[in-house]
Amino acid sequence: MFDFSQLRCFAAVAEELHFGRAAARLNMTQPPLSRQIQVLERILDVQLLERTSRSVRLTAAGRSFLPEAQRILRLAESATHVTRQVAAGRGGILKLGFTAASAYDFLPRLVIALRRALPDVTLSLREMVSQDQVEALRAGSLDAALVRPPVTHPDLQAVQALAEPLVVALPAGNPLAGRDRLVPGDLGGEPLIAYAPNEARYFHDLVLGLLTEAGIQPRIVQQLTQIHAILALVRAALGIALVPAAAEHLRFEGVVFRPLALPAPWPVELHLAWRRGADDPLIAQLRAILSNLPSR
Amino acid sequence: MFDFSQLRCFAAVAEELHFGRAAARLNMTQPPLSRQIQVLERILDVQLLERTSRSVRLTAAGRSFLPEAQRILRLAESATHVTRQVAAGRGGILKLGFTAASAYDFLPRLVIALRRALPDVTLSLREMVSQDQVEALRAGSLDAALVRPPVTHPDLQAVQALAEPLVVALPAGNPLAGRDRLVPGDLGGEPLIAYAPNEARYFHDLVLGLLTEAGIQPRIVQQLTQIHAILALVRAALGIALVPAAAEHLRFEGVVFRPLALPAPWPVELHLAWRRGADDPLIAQLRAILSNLPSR
DNA sequence: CGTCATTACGGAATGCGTAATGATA
DNA sequence: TATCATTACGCATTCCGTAATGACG
Repeated sequence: MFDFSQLRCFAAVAEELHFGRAAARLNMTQPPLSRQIQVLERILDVQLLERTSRSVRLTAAGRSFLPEAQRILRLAESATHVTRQVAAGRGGILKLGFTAASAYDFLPRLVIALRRALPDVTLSLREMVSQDQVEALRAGSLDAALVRPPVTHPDLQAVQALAEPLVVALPAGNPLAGRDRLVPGDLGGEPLIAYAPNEARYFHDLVLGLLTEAGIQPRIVQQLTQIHAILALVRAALGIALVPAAAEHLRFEGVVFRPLALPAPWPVELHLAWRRGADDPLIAQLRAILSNLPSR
Repeated sequence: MFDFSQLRCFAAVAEELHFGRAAARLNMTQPPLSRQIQVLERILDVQLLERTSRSVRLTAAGRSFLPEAQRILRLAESATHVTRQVAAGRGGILKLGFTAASAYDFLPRLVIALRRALPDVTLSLREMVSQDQVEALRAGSLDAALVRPPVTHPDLQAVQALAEPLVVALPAGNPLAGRDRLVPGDLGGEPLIAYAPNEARYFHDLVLGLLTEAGIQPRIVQQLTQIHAILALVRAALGIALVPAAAEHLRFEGVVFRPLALPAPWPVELHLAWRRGADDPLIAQLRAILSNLPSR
């Protein structure tokens, strides 16, 4: 098999059609260049150049080999570059999972920051519920995941990516909508649109936990999974709901949001998870970007 | 820059994930293999493999480099093969020009023979009049050309590819159609559909030359370039025409063809032309195929 | 005789294999 | 202690540059 150096020699001679100039371009003297070409021709068992002492011309085979040689050389260059980029966490593909609710505010900010910091990284985004993301991480179909805590699987590792307040979503006509700030006690008599215990387990447990902690036995009139569906029912004045502050980005007409004073003021957490011990430098870059992300 | 041997080493180790097996596959011992991988990693300045004395794993960079390495190796193999094929005249692209009339019978036979003999040669066919083909040959936009003689340009070289008879095309109702065989003298009184002197110079000169030689002053009722147009007028009984025998392949209803006895019984010649001194082995192959082509 | 490709030759570097070492379960 | 990767070392080969040769106008 021939050698990159032989390809470079051949390409130079084929482009210059002159051994002297080609040798100069390659920072070498003519004799080794001559020999490299001869060796290449012997390896291929093909005459690539026709030379007299006055002129150098490509044979048909040489004309066909030149673009191949150039392509191989380009490919080798680019492979080097790409691999270095990947090693630095500045290239490659990042398969990132996210939960539906994180798409309202956090995910777009993260994506923008990622594109700015790592323009050569290809982002592959998939919305999945947290539990599926954990599975996908382990199976390798995700590299990183934005999930609800806790992430307990021993194969995985996670850090908090975001914490945000819970707010009360009220129909515009509700008397509580006139108040600036609410406390759990204010919600006692109100019918509650709540999260489904299976599909939205995290929010379900979080909301009910906080309310019972505050001594309130909520009257649940409906259980849903998706925030926009919950807000639609709030707008229809079927009840109130506790939703993450990011839901305000949905700008649902007829629904007003009021802060809720809680002992833990940022109870809604989103974590970034990845395979434990994965040396993927993209994960390191992602974590770095995450920690520099302005919280709002 | 790295080396093909290093790529092969890396690919083997990356595929086997075991230095011992990889070394065996490469017909070498582990130590040089280890060093080649190390050298590759130093050249790239990237860690491609994570190895303990018990296990070998790819890093993210290694995962990204593996397909590149494989691609480069494949490309090098195929470049070798393709170039050898081209050198043997068994590969590459043959840009072949032809005249319209040669497409009726001769060209298809040639193309079939070419495909059979040189399946890896890509044929690029272009219909052009002879004079344009000569120009295209010299400009390099054709490699070979099927043209009408004579080919006089000093840059070009040609051999006869085909000679065929002239036949008389007659409207089915013409009394001459009842005869088996005609001689030029039979055509004396007939109106003649002739070739245009500019666009179809070869046939124009050939036909008129033969008739005047036979002492006939033809009555030309129309001058056309394309054979199928000439035959259409013959069918309309506007006159008779002298056309190459290949025109019988057009199977024009209402037109009958009769042999014409001439002093030179194969007066219609087609020549194969190419650049003089072109060492293109495809031309040699083409000439060889041509000389083995059955005449009918 | 000048230009340009090729051959001849000597010294440096590279790369293999064998043998020894080191790390890990 | 067995396995497997790495380091140490000696030998053969490869490859460069300088010098000499050969072909062509």
